[in-house]
Amino acid sequence: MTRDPATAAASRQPPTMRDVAAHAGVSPMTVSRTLRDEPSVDRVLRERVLAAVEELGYRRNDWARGLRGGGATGLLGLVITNLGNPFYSQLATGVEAVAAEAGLQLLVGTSADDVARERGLVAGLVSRRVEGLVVVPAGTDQGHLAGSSLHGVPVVLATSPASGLAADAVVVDDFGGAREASRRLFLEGHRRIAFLGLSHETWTGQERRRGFTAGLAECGLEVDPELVVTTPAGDHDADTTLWRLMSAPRPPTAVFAANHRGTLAACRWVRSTGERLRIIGFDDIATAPLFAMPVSLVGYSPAELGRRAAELLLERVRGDVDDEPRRVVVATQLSHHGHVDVPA
Amino acid sequence: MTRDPATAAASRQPPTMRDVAAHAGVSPMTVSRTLRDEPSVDRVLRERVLAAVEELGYRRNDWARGLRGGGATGLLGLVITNLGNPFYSQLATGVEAVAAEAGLQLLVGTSADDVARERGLVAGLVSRRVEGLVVVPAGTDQGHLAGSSLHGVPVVLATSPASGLAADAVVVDDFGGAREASRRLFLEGHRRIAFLGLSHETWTGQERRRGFTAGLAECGLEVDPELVVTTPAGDHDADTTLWRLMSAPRPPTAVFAANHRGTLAACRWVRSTGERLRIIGFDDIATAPLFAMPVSLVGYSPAELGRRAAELLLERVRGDVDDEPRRVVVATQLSHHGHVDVPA
DNA sequence: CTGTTAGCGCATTCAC
DNA sequence: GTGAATGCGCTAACAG
Repeated sequence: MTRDPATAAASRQPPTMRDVAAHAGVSPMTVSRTLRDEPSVDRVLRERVLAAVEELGYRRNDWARGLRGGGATGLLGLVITNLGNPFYSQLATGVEAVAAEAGLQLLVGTSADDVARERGLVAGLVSRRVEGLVVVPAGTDQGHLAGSSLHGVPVVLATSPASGLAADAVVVDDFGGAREASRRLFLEGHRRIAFLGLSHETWTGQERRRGFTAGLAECGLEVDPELVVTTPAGDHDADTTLWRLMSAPRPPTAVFAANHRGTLAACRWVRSTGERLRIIGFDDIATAPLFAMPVSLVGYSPAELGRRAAELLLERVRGDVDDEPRRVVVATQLSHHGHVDVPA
Repeated sequence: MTRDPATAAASRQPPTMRDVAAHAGVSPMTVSRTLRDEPSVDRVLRERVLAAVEELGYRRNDWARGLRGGGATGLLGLVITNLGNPFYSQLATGVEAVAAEAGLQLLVGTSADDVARERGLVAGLVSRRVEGLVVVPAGTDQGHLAGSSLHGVPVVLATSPASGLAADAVVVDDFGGAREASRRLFLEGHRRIAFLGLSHETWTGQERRRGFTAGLAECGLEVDPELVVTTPAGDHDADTTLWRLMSAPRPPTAVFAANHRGTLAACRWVRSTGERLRIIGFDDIATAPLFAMPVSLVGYSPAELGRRAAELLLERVRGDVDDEPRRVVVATQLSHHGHVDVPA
């Protein structure tokens, strides 16, 4: 390996096909064909080209390639609210797995639940010519994803259906899961059952509340409005909310938490007071079997959510499906941890 | 084939600057300047251009832009072993945050701990002209990241230092954290202390074992080789290993688990047998305060790991740092959950 | 089987 | 202040 300054300075710029061609004593086209495994290249030249590629450490520039070849970038965009949240990161895993299998790379951005940031991310991804987009929407309306701004880039929504926009969506059976949970609590004998929701009402949150109410209605129980509370964003605030709920004149004997944050707050309350409170929560918690208190959980597979979304997206990218928006619903299952009362 | 505006509007192909220019009655250069906020553009033309952009829903093609403009792709690559693992996804969050702040997009790929896949991913990312690379390495040797194959694309390793390669690295204080844990167990009075490691010995695993041994050596205690065991990949296998360990003639009274998987296996053993066993584990577990048994954990911030890695990388990308490889060590802190014996 | 020409969408350079 | 050439790295389409 020569290491003289001139060579080092020159190699700061990656080599081009022309460099390889010159090195191998052929035309750039022969290099191009060789690298694309066209069978029509002579064995001898082919070897010379590959040797030159090896020696220069050449890597074909995929962007220049796509520019000429019709714009295929091999890119899929994923816009997610928060990668640090295990549910979303597992969803990302599912998307990535399907993308990788199709030979596509994932371009990821996080919106931090901010619609403005989401809009900016989507614009950036479109500028980078992604071939499709999986979006876990931040707000309740996705109108900004419609219109010509996407220029035909297909979009699939995850965790929430399209609102103000005709697009495919993959959602959890939020209604059904919550309904099953509240029915279960009734069958166990509970009559004062609280609902622990989120202050920032998402589509998901609304569905879970609807399911909760419907489940009890089927059992002939009307929900006491005082038992329907929402918890602000912070963990500490959730604890305060729970404390207030349980200090009421007629506290609930059971609580259904609409998401994993609420479930943990309820568990902390039980932990710190030692009181009895039956808890069912939406979202799986991997370590629940180790908890000091019994808990039941409405679980689902976030990775499957991601996989299904990516699959729908790939069908759109390939164009082998008609325009009608589709919806996929991922099932939930109720699991029990610790000793749980058996319904009579 | 030339594109006249009418055809462009009807076609699925996104509009180009030429289309916008024609629509606004100016030259493509004026569009280019306007979109780059050059002040030298007349207000009137500027407005006309922006109107045309709006009307056509035009998005500048970032790849063509980079191709002409010196190759700046605005891309950072992240190769991670498994996005579904909360530690790595939080690490990804840290990288993404720093990248986003610098106006860069993240291209993510998962290696599934497979060196061959890692090599392929890196090659693909280099072909896509990422400006830098954060890699959570799969194997113990990263020789394949060296050589001219990267062509000057800077790399920063996370969770493990560079081996067979001169690159920056950000690591956890694995040695120090494990050392503190084993000393703590000794001070609490334990003399038969087990080490629960991983079968697939990573650099991280070795450091934690070294720290464990060193901590006890400082206390004058030699480690009984029978108490040093490794757990295979699966959760079920880990449980088997633990059961065997605890069924030995002289079982340990305390165990140090080298990672979160081992910690949970130990907790499950306590849960299912009801026996006493003092547990300290490496890696934080968010729900540990809710566990039925006391646990101490050696924690650190994966997000900070990611942030620091991205920061080092950006300095390299900007070239404002010399060649010498740097190493950043992220501190650990020991936390206690549930009732834990106080050292005499 | 191989090389030449032209152009993907944009920005640098230099005229006007 | 604006526009016309020219080329970034690569590859269809067409020669040879």
